[in-house]
Amino acid sequence: MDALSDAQQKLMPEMSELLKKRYQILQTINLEQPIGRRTLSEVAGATEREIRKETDLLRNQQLIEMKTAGMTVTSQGLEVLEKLKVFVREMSGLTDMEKQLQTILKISKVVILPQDSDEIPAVKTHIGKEAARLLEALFIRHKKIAVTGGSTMAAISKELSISKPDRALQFIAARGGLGEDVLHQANTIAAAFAEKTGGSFKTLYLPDHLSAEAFAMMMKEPVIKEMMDLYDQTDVVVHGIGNAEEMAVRRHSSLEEVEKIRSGGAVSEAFGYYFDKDGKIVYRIRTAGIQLEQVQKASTILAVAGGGSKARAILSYFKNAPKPTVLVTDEGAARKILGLTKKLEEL
Amino acid sequence: MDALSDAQQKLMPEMSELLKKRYQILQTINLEQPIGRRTLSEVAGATEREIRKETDLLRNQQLIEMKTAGMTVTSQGLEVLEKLKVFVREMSGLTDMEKQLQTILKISKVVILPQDSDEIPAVKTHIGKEAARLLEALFIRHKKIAVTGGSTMAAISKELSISKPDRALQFIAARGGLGEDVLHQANTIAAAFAEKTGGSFKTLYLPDHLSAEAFAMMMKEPVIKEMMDLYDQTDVVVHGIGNAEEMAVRRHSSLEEVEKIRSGGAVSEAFGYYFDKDGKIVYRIRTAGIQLEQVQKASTILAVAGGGSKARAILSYFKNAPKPTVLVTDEGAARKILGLTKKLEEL
DNA sequence: TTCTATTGGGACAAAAAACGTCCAGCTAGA
DNA sequence: TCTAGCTGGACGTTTTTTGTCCCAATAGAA
Repeated sequence: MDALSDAQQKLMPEMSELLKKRYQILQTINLEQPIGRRTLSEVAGATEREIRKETDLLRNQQLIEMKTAGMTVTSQGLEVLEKLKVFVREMSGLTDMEKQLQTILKISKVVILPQDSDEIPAVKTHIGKEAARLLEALFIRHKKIAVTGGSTMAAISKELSISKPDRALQFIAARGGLGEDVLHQANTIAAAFAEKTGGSFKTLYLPDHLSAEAFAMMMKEPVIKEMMDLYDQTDVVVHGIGNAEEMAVRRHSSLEEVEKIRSGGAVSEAFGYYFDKDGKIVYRIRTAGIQLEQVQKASTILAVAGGGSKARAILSYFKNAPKPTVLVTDEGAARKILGLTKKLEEL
Repeated sequence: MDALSDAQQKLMPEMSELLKKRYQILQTINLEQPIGRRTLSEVAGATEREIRKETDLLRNQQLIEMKTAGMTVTSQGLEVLEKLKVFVREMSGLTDMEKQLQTILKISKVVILPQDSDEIPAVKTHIGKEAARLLEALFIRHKKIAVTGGSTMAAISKELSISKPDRALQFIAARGGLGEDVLHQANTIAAAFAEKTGGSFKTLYLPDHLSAEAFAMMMKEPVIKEMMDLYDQTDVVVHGIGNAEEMAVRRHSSLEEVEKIRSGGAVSEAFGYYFDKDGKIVYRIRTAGIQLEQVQKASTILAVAGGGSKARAILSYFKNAPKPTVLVTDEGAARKILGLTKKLEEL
């Protein structure tokens, strides 16, 4: 923050919030366009009246256009969005928080997006877009990419948009069906990534909850074995981080599993591994899929998770996460993580 | 104006006015401190409520302090004032206008201060302060300074504040008593300048409206002659510009004089000379005092006049003003001058 | 083509904020 | 000691903002 805007804020303290709010609205319109007043008010977490007031202003400023199909951002609007990007980040203190989190979580990079995806659904799209941009930059040097499932991963796939298709890209489903919603399964996500980028994908289909013998047998199957080899060659891993209990429920885990997860004090989940508050592995779903050791061998790992509700899980997972991990998260999660660590320090 | 603030203004159009308003209030407090709510509202041209709202905010921001004696600017406030100075000027388009006026009036420099002194009394103080600063810079190289009378000149004297007294400075009253209010006579002003700077002053006392013979006789008197010689050695001239008719009335001019002034189409007045709209001399008060030729010989001339009502007079005087003149004026006058010249061009 | 979901704009009462305008009590300086 | 000028509090009135409908138009699906 330069001296000028510092002085500006002294003289106009209301400016800060106002600017952030309008910027966020403009950005959301940009991502969801064409979008109407009502839909926007839901997705941006504001009342219809407020959205209306602000969009009327944005239109007067010729930053957006209103057609019968909905509101769209003009070229001028895009320009403003671009010019103020860094400024809004600085002003919200996001740059500062990124540095702090980087130190606390002991990883190479942290990217924080404004607001809280728990409160404002559109923030998920922002996270997806940012992760997509980061991932696209990796495509140049890395071609073998393992992906997990989850709604966050789905958000990334929606935002991928590569300039020219790259047939060399290979997306590998990091896990088999884990009882999740089909749309959010790793297999589906891998396919989506491939479709968006022009690459190919490899899926892993294995029924859940196999007996030990059946599992051992399957592992000898060539189709499955091939996947295991691919995991060894993985350059990049893209994954979400879940809340342990939430994931257990979503996966319709057996009572036995749930008991293990609960008694072990699991907090977070990633690639089918459950971690406690100190990052120790409490339980792992016995199924084929990428192994933690294989993840650690990857040159870059992209962890994506946002929302205040994910704060504990993120903190837990990163106790023992690989150094070359890049975390993409949001302000809600970031603030809570900082709050939690501060509390711990005080004790 | 850089791209960032440009984008900021696109997103927050109300910012511009708000910032200007608060800046002006803060600046006025700075100049008139300690000052109370009511006095400030009068001098700044705003309602008491509005002033109260803004000053409450400024206090919360710790830019001003409120004591029983009145409001004062804190060191933080001063800092803000300093940091935003250039920015507010740019934003109001004053820098642009200065360049335009410089070309139109064909002089070396123009300084425009925000707002209109006709509407807001405090602006006169701003003009005075700015002129004082410019004048002080000249003191280093120039020691013989001729000054005229008028309320604007009085405002300058109030704002003079030199770091260390300079006994070498000599202030010369450019004219004798011209029937004006004693406080605003050139003699009084010269004395005030001298007092503030530690210099000396020379006054010229001559009754108004002398007969031709008496006048000739007086000019031979040593005291008077000495003044005439001083005018020849003058380095710097500081003067105001008046509206012709207004000045004639204020000086209780004779009917004969008024007739000459009116029939000649006089618009402006300076050093006792009356000029028509083309800058031609229409009439001059026959009295001792600095001659136009002597003014033209000075190395720097500081002309000070503000307020929309002075626009025509300024335009008139500068038709034939010396090149090395620096004009200090306000936004009100500047805008009107630009408006008038635009109208003329269209015809 | 028709139907349906969604759009921007209009409208309006209720709630909230801003405003104009006093007064009381205090304090610094004449 | 007195007075002018200051701040802070108060309050009815006006203005603005807010929440919440409805409506005609339209785009896109069927």
